[in-house]
Amino acid sequence: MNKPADGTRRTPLSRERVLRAAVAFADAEGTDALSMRRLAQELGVVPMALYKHVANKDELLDGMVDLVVGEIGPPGEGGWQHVVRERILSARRTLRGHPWVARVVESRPAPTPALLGYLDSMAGLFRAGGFSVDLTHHAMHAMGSRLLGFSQELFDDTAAPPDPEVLAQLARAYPHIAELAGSAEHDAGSAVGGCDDQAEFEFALDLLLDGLERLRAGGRR
Amino acid sequence: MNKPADGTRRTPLSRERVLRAAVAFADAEGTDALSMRRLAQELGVVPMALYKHVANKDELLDGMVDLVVGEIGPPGEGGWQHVVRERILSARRTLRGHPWVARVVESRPAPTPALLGYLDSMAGLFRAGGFSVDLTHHAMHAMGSRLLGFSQELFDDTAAPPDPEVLAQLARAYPHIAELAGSAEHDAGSAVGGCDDQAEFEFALDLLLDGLERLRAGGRR
DNA sequence: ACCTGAACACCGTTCAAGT
DNA sequence: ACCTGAACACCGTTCAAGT
Repeated sequence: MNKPADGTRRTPLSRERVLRAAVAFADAEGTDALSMRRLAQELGVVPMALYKHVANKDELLDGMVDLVVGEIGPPGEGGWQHVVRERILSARRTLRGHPWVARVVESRPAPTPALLGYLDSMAGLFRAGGFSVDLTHHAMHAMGSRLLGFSQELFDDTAAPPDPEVLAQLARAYPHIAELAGSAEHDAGSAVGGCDDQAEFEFALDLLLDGLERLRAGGRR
Repeated sequence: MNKPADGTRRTPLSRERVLRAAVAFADAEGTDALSMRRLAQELGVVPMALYKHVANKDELLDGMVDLVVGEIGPPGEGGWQHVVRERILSARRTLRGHPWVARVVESRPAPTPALLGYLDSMAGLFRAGGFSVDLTHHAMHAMGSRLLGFSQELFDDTAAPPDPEVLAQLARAYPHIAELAGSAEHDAGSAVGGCDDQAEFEFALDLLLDGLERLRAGGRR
């Protein structure tokens, strides 16, 4: 299995190659479909061969997160609010093609090195911008997973809406939500029911950053 | 298996009983440990018996969420900001004993009826408080999963800190995070490294609600 | 008609046997 | 010493056989 029919050796496995293949697989098929066995198959390798490069599946997931988070670029220059805002939007762009990262990060008990590095850098941006240690602490918690550009929605509303009859029934049962779904903002996004995720993300982001700037300027400890 | 040794019939299975047992099991052992087979065993029943009350595991999870979310009390009375704030804190208290709800809700593609009802009610509170349809829409997205009282942290920092040597090494690698971990706010919570989750949640909540009130008062469409 | 044991197609991971 | 096939202890769910 290690030697293809033509006799040439396959490119040997490495931790890097395993992680890259896992990321590509998760991008294409989602993390639910990702199993050690499927991944091994994808790499043309016996399942047990993976265990020489990752201790177990949890370490595989950590490695995948670390790989992707490590690709987020460094911060730019300017006032703290501009720099923080742009860095977060940059992280969001980096993670855009890897929608599984949010769920995996939030399901892991401890942060990976790349994630710690990113968070440390973000905390440094607040401090450099004149935030006290305590306010920086509050700011980091208040931003939470939004620091990585996660939307923090309660559910994935990108799914196709059900047929009109069911929709009408839902509108009757949940009038206020129906009212929101019918608003102009929604139609701008895509089909009925779809929202402009990016606009909503930036709205919430600015709400938080503006609030934090007010506290900073007010000299809150 | 349906008849115990003493010949008395077991209390018959019902959807309600299945869901309550599943919630209790998840509370005690977590959703990772929850399987159809383990749950059946817990109920003294053959695995297939569950499938008469729930179509599959996804429907079981939806039912569990619905059961718990349905226990959130109705809103109180007063100004919009007070009512919204108290309702969210009430939801947070209700979900406090069911830490698995956050992950399950966010992993399901569609909201359950009880969740839709709760969200509809929350949207109604904004509208009644003088929010335009569009601002209500933005507000709902900006709050996101915080509407249910979820902390939205990037990882679970309640885990025990590692030994002092590793900690010192981490502090050197991530100086800004070390600075935050050493702040007085942290020590107030619990042991070193632990935070006062509730205080941080309320800080972020008020940051958002104050920002929204400013927009509402400013007459933003 | 109802119930359920066995079976199917999977998992992550261990371990001993083979080279 | 290295590699790996078989095995172990699980999954969710189907299905046919038994009552």
